[in-house]
Amino acid sequence: MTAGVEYGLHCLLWLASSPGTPLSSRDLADFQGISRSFLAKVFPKLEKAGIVSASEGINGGYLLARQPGDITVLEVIDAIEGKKPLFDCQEIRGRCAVYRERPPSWATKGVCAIHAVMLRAEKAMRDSLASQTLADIAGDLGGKAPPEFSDDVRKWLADRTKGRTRSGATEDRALS
Amino acid sequence: MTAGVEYGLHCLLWLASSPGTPLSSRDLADFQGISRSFLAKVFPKLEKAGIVSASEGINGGYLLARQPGDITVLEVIDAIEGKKPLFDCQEIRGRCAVYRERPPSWATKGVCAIHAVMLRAEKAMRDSLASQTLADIAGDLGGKAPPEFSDDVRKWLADRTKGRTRSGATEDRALS
DNA sequence: ATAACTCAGACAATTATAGTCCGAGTTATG
DNA sequence: CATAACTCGGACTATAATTGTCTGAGTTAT
Ligand code: FES
Ligand code: FES
Repeated sequence: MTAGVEYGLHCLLWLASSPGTPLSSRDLADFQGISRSFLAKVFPKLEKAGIVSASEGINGGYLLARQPGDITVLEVIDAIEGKKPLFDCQEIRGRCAVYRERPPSWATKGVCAIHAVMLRAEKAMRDSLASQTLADIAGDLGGKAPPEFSDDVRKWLADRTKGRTRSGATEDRALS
Repeated sequence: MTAGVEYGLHCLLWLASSPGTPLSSRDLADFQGISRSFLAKVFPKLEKAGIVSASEGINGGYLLARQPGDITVLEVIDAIEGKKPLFDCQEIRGRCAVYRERPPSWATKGVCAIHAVMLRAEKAMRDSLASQTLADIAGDLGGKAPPEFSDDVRKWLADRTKGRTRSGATEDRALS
């Protein structure tokens, strides 16, 4: 499982906690101390999948395209990783030396028993991931932070957007 | 999931179908048309895990160390891949810019909610894999092949060992 | 009109995987 | 008993994917 998934899911949770106001990928990256450019490569995939919607311009950013309860973790993973299978069978059963280069039909018919076991395991994993939505995760997480924290976050983001005038340069104050 | 798992599992099935007589990693590789050297790197891991036992010498090879019904697919995968987690959390929740480099204890306490979802999914997958043994797979697979096939395989292996004298060079007849 | 911001796709560096190679030790052969 | 071919075992190199960086086109408040 790639690291982009962790980045993407955490960002989506922050988006869920600030409905209505768009957050830019740059702010989200600085806010969490991760690479701006890399995150900027993750979000387009989420937009193509219809999970977030982008708005351009100086106060633009990303917004959740649906309700947090309608977005499953599985959707997010597939959007970022590209729905690649957990196990890619290379059909080695057809290369058996006994067949002399032309395997009989009964050998390659259907799915290999080993492959079938893997597919079942993959389905179990995907079912588990599909049963959890962003709202579920946010609920588990929200109980831990003290009430004042939510305000601190809003303040940080406000300070950030306040600098977006012609005079006050933003700089990279969050880095270094 | 790596390709070595597919090779290893298929080899173990062949081992299960010929109890008592050891099969060498070289023969197993040629028999299935895969790389000898690569397979020779997979089997030591299976031996360290106590799944197969090795015997040296000119007629040596590998033997199943336990009954096929006592070897789960999960064991084999862990032996070959090294029990690496499906998702390695990088604890990005602790890098939030609001904390200014020293995150409070309530933020990093316990397991991140996202990580927890992944762990649950991984457990579902592992449970599914642990419920299947080599005997189960062999049973599913054995019903497909016609009865004559089993004899053909034995014959192929016998021809192979027959050439192991000082006069009849083995050559790489199975390759090319 | 400007200037700073936004997204978006093309470009390297790193890491893990797949595959190859050669050496030490063992056993049937003659 | 000497040989020779086989066995396993770990160290080495090529390849593919992932991570991360860079530069360019377009949009919106000033
Ligand atoms: S041929 Fe691919 S798993 Fe059996
Ligand atoms: S910090 Fe790693 S998943 Fe949340």
